[in-house]
Amino acid sequence: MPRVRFAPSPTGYLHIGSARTSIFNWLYARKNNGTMILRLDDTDVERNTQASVDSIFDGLHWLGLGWDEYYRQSERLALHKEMANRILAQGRAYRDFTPAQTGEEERSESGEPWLFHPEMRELSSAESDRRAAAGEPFVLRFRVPRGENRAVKFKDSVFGDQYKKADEIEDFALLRSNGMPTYHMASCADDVDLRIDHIIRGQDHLTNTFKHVLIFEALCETKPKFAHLPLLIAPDGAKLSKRKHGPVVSVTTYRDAGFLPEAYINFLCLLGWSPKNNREQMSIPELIEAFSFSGVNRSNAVVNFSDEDPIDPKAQWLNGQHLRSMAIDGLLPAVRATLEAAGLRAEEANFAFVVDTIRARYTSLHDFATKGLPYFSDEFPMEPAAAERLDEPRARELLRTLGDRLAAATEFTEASVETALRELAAEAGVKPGVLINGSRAALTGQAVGPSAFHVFTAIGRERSIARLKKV
RNA sequence: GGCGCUAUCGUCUAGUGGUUAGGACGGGGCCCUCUCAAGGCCCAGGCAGGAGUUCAAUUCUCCUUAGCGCUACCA
Repeated sequence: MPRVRFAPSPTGYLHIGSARTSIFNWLYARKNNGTMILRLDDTDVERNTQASVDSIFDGLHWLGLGWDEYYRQSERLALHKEMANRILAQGRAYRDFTPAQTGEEERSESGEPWLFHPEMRELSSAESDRRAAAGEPFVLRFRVPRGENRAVKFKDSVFGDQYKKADEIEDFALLRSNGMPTYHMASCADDVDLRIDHIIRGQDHLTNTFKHVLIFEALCETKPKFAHLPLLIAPDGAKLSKRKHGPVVSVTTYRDAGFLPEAYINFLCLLGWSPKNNREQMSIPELIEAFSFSGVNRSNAVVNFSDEDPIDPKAQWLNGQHLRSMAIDGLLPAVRATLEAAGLRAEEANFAFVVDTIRARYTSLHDFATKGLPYFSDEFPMEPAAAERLDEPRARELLRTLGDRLAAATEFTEASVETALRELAAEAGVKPGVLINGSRAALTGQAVGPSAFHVFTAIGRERSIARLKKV
């Protein structure tokens, strides 16, 4: 039973990269009958916001990514400290009483990387204890084992064998001088305590992992496996950021653009992962079935948006694919919600038929309320192109006649309407196309749309007749 | 600056020591057709650069370049 976690920091809204990390964790858990854990890494009290927490929950709910266990790091600080002190007791950490650096760091500019404060690393435990007891503030640092051939290594499920000389790893902080755990400490302590066995996260943590391996080795026998995901970047090659790229990085952008959660998930999965069989459109169950780390790419993927269009064209296409091919019953609630949000109401009697009739040409849920307006409301605009259809010679006159004939007939089916229309066209000596296209224009105000006879049945007998007579 | 990761059409990607380098989106065209979509077919478009290994490199090695990440008492 694998245990995985999605551990966002609530310092901004749920963004596209986090969403994808969450999806991959979720897919892995579902595929392997594992446990999905949601853990809020909220140790940075200054930057945490409730709005961000809400955004994360909203996003995950929308995507339908459930979790089996839920934790907040801020409620587990005692555990983090306890584990940090355990490392200190082992002698694998030491107190560094050097005052916190202020202003610009000089170390990183000097060429040689900073590793540790020698006098602090060598401080005797008696002296260290004495100063700590006296109340002198300190940061607790990991005593990275040094020496000629010391190295830290781990195998990444995506990036393969990773190796780093211990002498290139600085004595990183475990506990800050205010007693709060650092990210590294809190994260590893929780991963140990929650028995996480596969850490799936962004590639930005790949080099941090050496530090984490050190902590895990101090804290437990078997360290977890790691899988780092390539990052999502902007078309300009820069990493996605709210400041630079605006709201496109938020999952709400796609939700608000009328995306189906499954389509968005499908899209995100294709960024940095491939089933390797040319499959593109996939349902959630198919994604679960196909998911594997061997399909994960190692290079960053560009989310293809622009100033004019915040939505990746391929995502839009995928949304259309899902819209037109998913089970109609699964689509109906989403369409209903979209219509209600637009102040429209669906005729329940033939709702499924209407949606099924028009969905093939839509790529967003919003299209049902905009392009689909004539199907759900009697008030809709007459587009210029449609008006031209009505301006064809004799079109209006014959359409009104058609309305009369349909009103007189008892039957109203696709076939009966077609028969009536073609008979009328033949009698009048006009091409059927005039009445066919004219009907569509009269019934929907649009020059384009589904087959005219489908439109008749979708709009319904009474409304169709009324719209023809009004022409 | 140091360390690391990465590099195939505009974008997402498949792929191999010998392939016409495959698919998808987007773009262009054709077919279908009552319109528009959908669908089918076709076209343009790519192995970052340089060495080396090899009979043969897009593929293996090295270098360069570029991008990204890490280099905090942020996460």
